[in-house]
Amino acid sequence: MGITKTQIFNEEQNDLAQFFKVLGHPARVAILQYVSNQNACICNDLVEEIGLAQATISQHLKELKSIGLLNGEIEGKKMCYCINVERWETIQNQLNNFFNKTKSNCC
Amino acid sequence: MGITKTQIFNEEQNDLAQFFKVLGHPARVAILQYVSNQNACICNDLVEEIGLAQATISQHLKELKSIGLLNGEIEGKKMCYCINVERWETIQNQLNNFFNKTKSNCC
DNA sequence: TTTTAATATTGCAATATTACGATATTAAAA
DNA sequence: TTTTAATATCGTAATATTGCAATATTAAAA
Repeated sequence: MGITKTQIFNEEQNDLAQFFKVLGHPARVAILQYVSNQNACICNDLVEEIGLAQATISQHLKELKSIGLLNGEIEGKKMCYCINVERWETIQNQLNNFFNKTKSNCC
Repeated sequence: MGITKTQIFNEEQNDLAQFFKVLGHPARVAILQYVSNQNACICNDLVEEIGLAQATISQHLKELKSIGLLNGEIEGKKMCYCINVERWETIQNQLNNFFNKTKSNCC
């Protein structure tokens, strides 16, 4: 099929999986690392930096925006992408909560 | 295409993305939660618990094993799945390291 | 031994993702 | 105004993922 049966899972499970999924591509990991290491916000040297076509980078940026992890601000004909730190921390907390609650075990 | 260009990313980026990707499905999140909440290790009530076909659950378990997050031990004709706590903590640390190193920003 | 139960594997159909060229769009620069 | 540069969107091909029925496999139970 290829279609995920989201209806049979609860909201927490679907949300967590959604975050993980968006972060689950090396280009998106690389974008986040690069954006956070720039002092200036004017990005999109990303295309050169990462080595994927402009259309592809744009698509990955869209996915990172879809979970609120990146904000894009228009600055003339350039875009200023930056990490939404508040959202970032919220997500980190949710993931840690998952890890901490889930690691107890019997073996 | 559908093929990820892993060659153009470094090992850290690919590893992180791989973890995230495996965790990026609600069934796999649910499996981890369920396994960790059982006192006994004898799982696979999972099929009933989660509501996907046996073949599908088996496939998801395989992916979780592929990143070392679950161990499976044969117990007669049953399988005892349990979380590899050491591995679990390693991954949690790596993810936290990524989040902490990456959140600095300019906006 | 034969049966049964638990799990894995195979094969396949449906859908999703990745990547990119081509083509918009839009705002500054000329 | 025309050109140019930066970015987004569209269309599409190649590949991956999800899910399941059917079929192995294997070990205990009968």
